[in-house]
Amino acid sequence: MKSGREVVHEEFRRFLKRGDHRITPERFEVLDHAVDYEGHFGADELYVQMKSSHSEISRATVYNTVELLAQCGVLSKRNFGENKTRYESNVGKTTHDHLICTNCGAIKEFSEPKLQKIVKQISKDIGFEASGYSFNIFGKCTNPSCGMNKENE
Amino acid sequence: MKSGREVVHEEFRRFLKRGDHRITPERFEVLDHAVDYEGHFGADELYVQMKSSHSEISRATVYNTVELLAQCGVLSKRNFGENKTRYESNVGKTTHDHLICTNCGAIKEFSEPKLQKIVKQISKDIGFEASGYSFNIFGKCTNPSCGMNKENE
DNA sequence: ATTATTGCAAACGCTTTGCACTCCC
DNA sequence: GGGAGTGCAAAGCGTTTGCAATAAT
Repeated sequence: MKSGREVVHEEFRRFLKRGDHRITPERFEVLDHAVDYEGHFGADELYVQMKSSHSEISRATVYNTVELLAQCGVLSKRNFGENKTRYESNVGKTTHDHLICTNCGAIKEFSEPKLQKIVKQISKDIGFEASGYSFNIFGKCTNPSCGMNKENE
Repeated sequence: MKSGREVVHEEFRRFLKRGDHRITPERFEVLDHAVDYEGHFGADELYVQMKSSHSEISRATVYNTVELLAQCGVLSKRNFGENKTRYESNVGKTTHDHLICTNCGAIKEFSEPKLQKIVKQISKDIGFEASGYSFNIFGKCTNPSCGMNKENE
C-alpha cells in the first residue's frame, strides 16, 4: 500500500508531465515542506521555514513551485484580505471556507455545500465557466481571549 | 431637495463626528473623487488620478481617507486575489459580488441574497459576530473577445 | 493651546525579474 | 545539446511609517 506522501508525489509528477514541466528534485522538496506545513502559509514563510531546516532551495523556486502546486490541486491558494497570497495543503482535507476574526486574526473553517450550487447557478445564469471561488466571512470571534492584547494597551 | 453629493457628504460628516475624527477639506476632496471614480480602484490609482486633476492631496491622506470611507460605508473594500486592496463606490448601488475572468481580467457583478442568509447561519453556528463577507467566483468569461490577445502571441 | 491631521520621503513586505549557471530531457 | 529550471541579487509595486509642519477643535 502506498503512503500518503507517495500518492501526492505521483499526483504532482503526473501534473508536471501533463503540462510539459520538468521533474526536478527541488520541486519535490518544496512539495514535501508545503504539505507538512501546519495551517496557512505565505510563499516567503515557507521559504524561510525551509531555509531554517537547512534546505538550499532558492526563494524564486519556492515561489514558482507553490504556484504549480496550487494549479495541480495539492495546495489551495487563499487570500484573507491582507494583500498577500496564502497557501494551504489540501492533503487529507475536504473543501472548506473561512471565518476571519478582524480583531485577533483567528481563522476558523467551515463547510457549506450550498456554495458550490450557488456558484454553478450564477455561472450558468451569467455565462461564465467557473473554475473556483473564494468565500470569507469577516467579523469578531467569541473566543474569550479575543482582543485581550488590545484592551490592555 | 438634497443632491446625492450633499447626502454623502453629510453621511461622512456624521461618521467623522461620531468617531471623533476631524472634519478636513482634504477628506471631502478624496470623498468626491472616490465616488466619481468609474469602477474599482486601488488607493494609489485614486491618488494618481487626483494628482492628474491637479489635486494637491498627499498619498498618505488618500490612503487614510479611503479606509475611513470604507468604514463609513461610502466605499466597499474588495480584494480580487491580486494582492492589492480595491475600493468601489456604494453610492447608488446595491449589494453585489463579483465574477472575475482569470483570462482577460473582466469583472462582472451579480446579486445573490442567499449569501447573506448563509453568512448569518454559519456565524450563528460557529459563534462569530459577522461584520461582512467576501465572495468571488473565478473562471473564464464567454465574451468572444476574451483571451484574444493571448491567442495571437 | 492642544493634538489630530497632513505632506513628504524613506522604508517596508511580499513578489517578480534579469541574468548567468545548471541539469533534465 | 537545447532549453527549461535554478539561484542570486536587485528591482518592483502597493502600502505603511516617522517626523516636522499645519490646522481643526
